[in-house]
Amino acid sequence: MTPQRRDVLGLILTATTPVGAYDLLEQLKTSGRKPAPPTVYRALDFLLEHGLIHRIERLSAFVPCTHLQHDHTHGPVENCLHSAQFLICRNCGGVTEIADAPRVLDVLKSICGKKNFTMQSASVEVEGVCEDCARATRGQKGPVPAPN
Amino acid sequence: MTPQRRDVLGLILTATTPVGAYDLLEQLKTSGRKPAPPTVYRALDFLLEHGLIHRIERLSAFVPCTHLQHDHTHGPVENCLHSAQFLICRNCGGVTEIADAPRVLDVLKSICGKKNFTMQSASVEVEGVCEDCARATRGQKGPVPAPN
DNA sequence: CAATGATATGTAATAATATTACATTAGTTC
DNA sequence: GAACTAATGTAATATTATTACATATCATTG
Repeated sequence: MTPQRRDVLGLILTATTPVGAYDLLEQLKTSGRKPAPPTVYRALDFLLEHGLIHRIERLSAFVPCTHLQHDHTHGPVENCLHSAQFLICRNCGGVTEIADAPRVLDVLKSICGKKNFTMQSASVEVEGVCEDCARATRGQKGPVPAPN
Repeated sequence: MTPQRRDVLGLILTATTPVGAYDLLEQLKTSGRKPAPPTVYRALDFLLEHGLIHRIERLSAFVPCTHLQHDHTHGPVENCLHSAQFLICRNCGGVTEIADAPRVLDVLKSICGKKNFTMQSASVEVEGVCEDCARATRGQKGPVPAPN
């Protein structure tokens, strides 16, 4: 863990919503150094490999892992490494990592087992409207938009 | 459904692996017209909205929906619309849409219910090695790579 | 038929995200 | 200190996606 990587992790930890690589790049520029894209992507790769952050595929952006466990460097998929589940709010942009992920993973593992598919990583991303935003919106602009 | 859209759908249906937007663009060029990116993205948007194709987020590429049902234009999430589950093989690039998706969706729905999260769409992407590739590789280059 | 409006497409430019290739630096080990 | 490794710097470029505005197509209707 180097200063660069710590800085990137810090920025991701501080943010309230997922952060894009080029957002990070901008923010790093204000701190003396003059980083280029590879600098950021290398740091992100490192943090991803060590399970400290996750990439939200639908947003091309990054969030901290909120389910840090024992040893993230050697665990299989079951230990949350390279596998995560998220609720993404379209309204506020907030992302929640799902806590009872084992239930989801169990189903996926069973499916993969039947098909003899070797699972190496998995991502589950649910998009919709979070409780707070639904409440805040209710009665104002009408009901929460129906699934389209 | 216009000729443009039919062409794009045809190309995606024909391919054996997910197709990128710019691949489609190249292929369309060979057919008289001179399409630009918006042409392709518009066709893709239409096909996505009507549930005829899916986007694989991890690959920024598109596959046909293999679970076409009754009416794709008005169904909620449960009817596979805007919601899909995939097994992605890192070796051959093949993508399989999971058939017993209801089990996965049920778990997700239950989680969202508990959190009062309104689900509008969901994607599940499992990356690993498919049965055929695992068999083909076995004994040659050693065992299938362990989860990293 | 002309005017309208809705849908689809054409076109040019640009934005946003990500990677390649190669040079340099800083520690460690022998 | 030479050789090796890991990390970083730097420039250029590749890939994916969107914006803004112009044009066409076609059904409807006044």
